[in-house]
Amino acid sequence: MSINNESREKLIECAKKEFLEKGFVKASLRNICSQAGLTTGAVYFLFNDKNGLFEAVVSGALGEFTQLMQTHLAEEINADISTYTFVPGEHDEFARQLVSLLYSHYDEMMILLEKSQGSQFENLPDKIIEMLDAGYLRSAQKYADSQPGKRVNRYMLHWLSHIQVDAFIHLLTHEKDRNRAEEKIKPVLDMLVKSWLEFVLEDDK
Amino acid sequence: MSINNESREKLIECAKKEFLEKGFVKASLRNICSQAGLTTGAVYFLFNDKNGLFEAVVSGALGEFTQLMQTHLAEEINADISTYTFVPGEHDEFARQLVSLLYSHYDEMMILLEKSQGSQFENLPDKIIEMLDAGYLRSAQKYADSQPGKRVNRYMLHWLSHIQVDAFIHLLTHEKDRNRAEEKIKPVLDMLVKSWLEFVLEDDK
Amino acid sequence: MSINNESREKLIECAKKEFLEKGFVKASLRNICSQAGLTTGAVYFLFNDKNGLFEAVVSGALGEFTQLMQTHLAEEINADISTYTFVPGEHDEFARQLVSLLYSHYDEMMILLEKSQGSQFENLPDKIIEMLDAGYLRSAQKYADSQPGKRVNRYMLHWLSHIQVDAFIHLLTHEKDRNRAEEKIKPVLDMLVKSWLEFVLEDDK
Amino acid sequence: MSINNESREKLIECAKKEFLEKGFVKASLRNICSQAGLTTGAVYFLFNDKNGLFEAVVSGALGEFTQLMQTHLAEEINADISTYTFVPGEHDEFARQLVSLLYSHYDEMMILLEKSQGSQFENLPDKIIEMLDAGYLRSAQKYADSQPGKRVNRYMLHWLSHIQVDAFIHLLTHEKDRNRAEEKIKPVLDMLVKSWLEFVLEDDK
DNA sequence: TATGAATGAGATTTCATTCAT
DNA sequence: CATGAATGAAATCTCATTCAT
Repeated sequence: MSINNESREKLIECAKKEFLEKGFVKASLRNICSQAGLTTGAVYFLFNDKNGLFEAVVSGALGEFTQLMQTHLAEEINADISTYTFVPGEHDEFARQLVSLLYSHYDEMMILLEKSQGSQFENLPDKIIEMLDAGYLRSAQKYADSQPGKRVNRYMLHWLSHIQVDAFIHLLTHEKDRNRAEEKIKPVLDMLVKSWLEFVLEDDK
Repeated sequence: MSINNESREKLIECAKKEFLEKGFVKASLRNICSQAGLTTGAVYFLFNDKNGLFEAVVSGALGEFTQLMQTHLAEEINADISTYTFVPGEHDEFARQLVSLLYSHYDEMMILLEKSQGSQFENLPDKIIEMLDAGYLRSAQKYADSQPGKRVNRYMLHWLSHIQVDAFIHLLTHEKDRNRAEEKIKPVLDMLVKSWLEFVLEDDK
Repeated sequence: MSINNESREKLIECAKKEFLEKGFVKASLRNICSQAGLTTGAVYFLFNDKNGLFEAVVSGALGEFTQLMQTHLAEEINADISTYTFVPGEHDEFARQLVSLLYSHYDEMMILLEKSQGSQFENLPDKIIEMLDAGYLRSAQKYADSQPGKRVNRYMLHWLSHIQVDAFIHLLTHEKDRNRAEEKIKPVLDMLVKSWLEFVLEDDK
Repeated sequence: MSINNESREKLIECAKKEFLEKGFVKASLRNICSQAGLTTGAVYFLFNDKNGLFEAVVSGALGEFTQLMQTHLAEEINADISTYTFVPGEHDEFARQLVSLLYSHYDEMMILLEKSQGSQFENLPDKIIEMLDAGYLRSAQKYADSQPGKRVNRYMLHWLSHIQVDAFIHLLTHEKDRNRAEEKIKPVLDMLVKSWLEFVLEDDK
């Protein structure tokens, strides 16, 4: 579309470094622009404002991520949980895809998940958690229906969604190598699945 | 000591509100002082600087918290894990104390755990996690020694410490009522203990 | 280069007045900027900071001055002092050039020499003295070699360099008119030369 | 008079250090007072204000100094300059006394002569120079009367007074040891006397 | 397409000084 | 005799943003 993407991309690249290092609020447009060999005005022409620049930095990764999450949730809902039994390694496929995505956009995901405070995306992890929570609620209710005397523990459900998201953020911040990351996340996922099955329901009062 | 603490306390009170609302970095001394009916100079007389004011706001809660954590860790280390079996509700006592502390200093703990970015306490959660990780490592090694063919999975250990801390932060941010909080944290703790016993070790390679 | 230097020059002009009147430390950026009809931000855009503004004010004069000093020192070193005899008016040429320079940048030189305390140039007179001291040391040693039983009195050498620099600062602060200055400095220079020849050496102990 | 001189003296002592280190303007009353174990209010009670404290620090040395200068000037005026011939070491007595005074109040004199910018004494060196200039003017005129075709060169007279004062300031700042100072000042004084006799007069136009 | 100049509002901090007690 | 508390004015500097060109 636009013929001269050079400045745009240079700016995005430099902004990525700055956001990663300082976070959204403390990042300085001046720094970013002078690093890119441009002036602050360019940001306003190309991206409207600081938030626009931030969005441009993360939008690619964010788009892919959102899509993957939606696919995963759709599958989850269609699964027949009534006959569910725990099989270790069951979630490997989704995990593999997610890890792949996270690590192929390492910087962007770090920014999005850890450095976005003050930007329009500062609540992204919370939003993901809400998505998961909502999605898993259906599964959990089906599960409860199959277990007499049990009902969904809404707080546990939310907490489990929370730590599921957290598991990937933790992975990203503690393991830079993608292959080792894939190994490390496995038992974590097993733990999450097992905990889910065991603790997402509580006794009917 | 000083009889007239009015200004000091007024300042702390207003600072608490401002920090809670905006976080350390974005909190404005001007706002705080004008809310308190004082000038910014007063802060520098009474608290030295912005960090000093922040410290004054959280120090009470922080002190009690630190003490409780240390007591807990000491007990944990002395426990005999070789014969350990899971008993639901086992950790109720510690949890009760911790919840009590968190909720009797609700605002301060929120500031400390969620709004301290940029202050001298910005890494407090990470430090707590490190403390737990180090403390639990001993228990985990004893546990591994009692289980032939097993060894400690360091990453899982860290992750379990991480979600333990997270569990309380999550509780604080999602449940304002102390009694309900006490109920909600119970199954979470059970989950943590059970997961610990089941996933902290991995097969010897 | 930049066509519109209006603000830059206005700022430099106003800064010159303020520095001259109050010295570097007590000069107020606010005053300077409001006099110039600009905001303080403009200083930071154009000059980076207060020191940058100060530098911009004095750099022209300083550059010329430095060059003249270096030329003078080079000549001094190459002079054959062994056969040196005092001829009144000998140094007139250098003095004429120096006075010319000082008075064609009167304000800047005053700022540089008398009002720079606290800035990056606060020790300029001392540095000039050191330069002279080092340069004259060679001449003095040659001189001593030609006078049996004599050696350089290091303290006198330094003191003579000191009052040489002082002579010009004194001139600048006590005589605003350039022509009169040229007349007045002459006997001072004669005095300096004569004193140098007579007192820079002391008896070998 | 005042019974409790303790605070007064402690304050003076600490102020001396601070003024010496930072100069009058940059010295901080807070620092001084906290060093003295007192509060800023005490300064205002005991010394009225910052200038008063400064005065208290230097008044002793200043008084002695003033007296010595006046005695010296009186003697100078009464001397019969018409038959004056240069005798090296002539001024040793005055120099000895002056050096003695300067070095027995080393810190105070340094403050007074080098660190008083911004205080009520910031022009002390200039005032001393004026005193000398005025005093020496009479001698110089008598001298001129005895030399047909000569008259006083007012600029040289002032400059010679200037470097005389400077000689002692330079000594103080470049030689901390009193005995070495006494040795070093001797040839400087000889130089000053000789230059005075040779350059204070100019040809009648 | 982007620059260069400038704004304006804000930030934290420092200081001499005051004054009731 | 001195304190402790507080003021008020000033300081330098930083920043996202704007806009004519």
